[in-house]
Amino acid sequence: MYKISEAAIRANLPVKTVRYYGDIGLVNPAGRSDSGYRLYTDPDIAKLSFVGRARRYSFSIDQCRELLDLYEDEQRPSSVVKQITLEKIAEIDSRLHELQELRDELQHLAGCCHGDSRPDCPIIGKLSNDGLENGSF
Amino acid sequence: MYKISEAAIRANLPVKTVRYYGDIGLVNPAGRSDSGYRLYTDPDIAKLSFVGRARRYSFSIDQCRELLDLYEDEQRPSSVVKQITLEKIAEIDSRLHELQELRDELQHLAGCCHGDSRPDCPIIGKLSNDGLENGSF
DNA sequence: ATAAACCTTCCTCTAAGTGGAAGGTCAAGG
DNA sequence: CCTTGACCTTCCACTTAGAGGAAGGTTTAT
Repeated sequence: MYKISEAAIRANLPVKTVRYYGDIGLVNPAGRSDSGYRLYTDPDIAKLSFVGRARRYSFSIDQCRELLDLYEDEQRPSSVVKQITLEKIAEIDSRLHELQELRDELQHLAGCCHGDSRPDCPIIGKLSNDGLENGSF
Repeated sequence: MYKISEAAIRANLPVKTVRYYGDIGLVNPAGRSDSGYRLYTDPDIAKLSFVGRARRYSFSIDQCRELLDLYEDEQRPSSVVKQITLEKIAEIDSRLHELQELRDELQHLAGCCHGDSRPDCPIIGKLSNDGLENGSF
């Protein structure tokens, strides 16, 4: 039985986060001491680590909740886990695509900008008027 | 002088967003009608459009505030604008890199998973124990 | 006159925590 | 015995960038 700071160290998470995961019912401490301190067991630490790792893999708290349920279910079909993972990959692909386009456009803009002390700047120009007729003021 | 919904249409932003930009002092309406309605001028619309475009380019509200100051400053040096843009590009590159690594790892995991009704799943295994010794429970 | 459409302010909610204040607990040292 | 410091508790506010909705005032059209 570890108090929260020890549990946090072992799970490699901030204390505040561990407390928060208890508050939202994601990972509850096994019990409380007489004085009200949260007490965590090794299985609790494992769950905390699991969530920490899943979070680092950019799974949302809700997805973590699902995964944790699966994690605890000895009968889980691996197809469900795979499904969640594939959805996450698709999400990442879409985000990658967006970011790539954005990056290219900004790169182009920056390349066009002479970057000196003259006040005219193609970046401002582009942001001011994206080919439409409302960019003057 | 346009009322808020007209201004929102012209700036291609939701009404709520236009009101919000006023609340946070980013783009204030030029004035108010006798009955208290916000009234926007063409220059206001141009500023709203500018912010909308910058936001779509993933500049933060604070960066928009900076850009708007530059936008309004006839003496702005383009070097400052270029600097902000280059910082944004670096930020995006870093995020792209992270996402790429994440994607590859999840892809690998998904590829290892047979995805059927058997309960053992390498994804869960990997999340449970990332090479450390606290993954059992 | 009244109904629809529009406007206002104010309040709550989002995700996933972080930061801090006020106060209780515990072990060590003087 | 007392105090100091580290640790713990709960509760509250703050973060991003708005979205959603309630209650009520205004304008426009029929």
